[in-house]
Amino acid sequence: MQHGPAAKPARRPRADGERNRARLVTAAKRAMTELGATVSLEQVAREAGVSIATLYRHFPTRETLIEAVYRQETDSLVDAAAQLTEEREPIAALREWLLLFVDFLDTKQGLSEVLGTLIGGPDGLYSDSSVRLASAVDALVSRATETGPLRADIEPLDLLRALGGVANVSPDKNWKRSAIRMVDLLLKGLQDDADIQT
Amino acid sequence: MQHGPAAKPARRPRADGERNRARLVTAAKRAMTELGATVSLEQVAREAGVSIATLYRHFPTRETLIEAVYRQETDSLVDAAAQLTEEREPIAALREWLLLFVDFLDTKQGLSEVLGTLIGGPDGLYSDSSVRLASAVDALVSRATETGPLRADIEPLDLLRALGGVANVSPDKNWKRSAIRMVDLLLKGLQDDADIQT
DNA sequence: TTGATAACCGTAGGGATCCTACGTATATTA
DNA sequence: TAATATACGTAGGATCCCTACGGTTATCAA
Repeated sequence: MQHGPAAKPARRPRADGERNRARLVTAAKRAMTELGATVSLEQVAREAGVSIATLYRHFPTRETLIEAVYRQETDSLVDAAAQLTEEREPIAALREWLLLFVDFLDTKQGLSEVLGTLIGGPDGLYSDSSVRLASAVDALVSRATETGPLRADIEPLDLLRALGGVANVSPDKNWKRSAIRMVDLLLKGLQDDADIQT
Repeated sequence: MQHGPAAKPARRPRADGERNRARLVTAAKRAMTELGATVSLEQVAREAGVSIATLYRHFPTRETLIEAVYRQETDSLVDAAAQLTEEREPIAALREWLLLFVDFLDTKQGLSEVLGTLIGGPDGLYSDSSVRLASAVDALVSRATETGPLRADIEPLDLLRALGGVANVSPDKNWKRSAIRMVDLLLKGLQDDADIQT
């Protein structure tokens, strides 16, 4: 409720703080892709050479840490969606973007917890990456359903969730083929070339 | 490696043991559907009015407990698969069974950990329910692809995984509509009415 | 019926993790 | 260089996982 002299001039953030933050993200990325997103936060702090309290100060919850770890990649996905929208036809754009999403899942080895954070449903909107990812796929799908012959009664996020389910298997398995086939299967299912019997 | 006088006569299991086992399963079922499959095992034991050691004696791992909890329902699913195979046409049988599977997920509120145990991939075959569920859906799909016009290049379990992904959202959401639409979308994608461009 | 014994049970505890409180140290600004 | 906002680490309570160990009870044989 402060209504004083506007906002403070805002001191420059301390260098050690930002350095430790970066170290934490790096360590968490390595640990999560190796051991899964349920890795002990204390272990992440240890590998970053930082105390556990510092980790909690920078990332109050596990979700905020996960989001920071995958922030760059989700940014790439969002950017790619915009670019594909400009350069490709609606359906092709959607298809290629879904394949990019599969690639993204591939580097994560299909970590279900990551998915839960990123596309875990409408309640998961607390996450910033979540909303941006959702609006990106929303735009792609709605464009495809407007101009192209696609059904419109599918929740766009469900496409991502379905792919996430396929990816949610044990590591070092070649699930990627399955995921790619699933992309085409979903797209083919979306083609509204005839009316669907309920 | 015992090659002695064959097998022991096998004393009848103690009544208190079986009673406690049943109590544990009941408590676990309630706790898991309410709080998720990651619920504390100590809490399950408390709610069952039993010590934690007793829980571990009956169920050495969390997976064995989960399997016991959902044993009955997976049995029902397997039985239904056999029955639908007899009474329905291939594709209709597959579709109805998938809808039953959606119902099954619905009662679990889409617990991702449960799915991980039941359809968590080829490495998850240590679970008994897993193999039986997998062979059931395998049979349904292969029958549909043999007699009906369905593509055969989809791993049957991936259908379940896709549905599981859709179900993997936060509780008390009406995701069931999405899941049902996903069933039809998958089936429509499977219809091999034309060749697919790679 | 009664004793023997296999099977079951709970208490106790080490190790690990989550998360917070609190006093100290350091980088930035004046 | 002095002042202070900011960040840091140690310490610790609470919880959970899982195992070891000795007491207790239900089953079976005599």
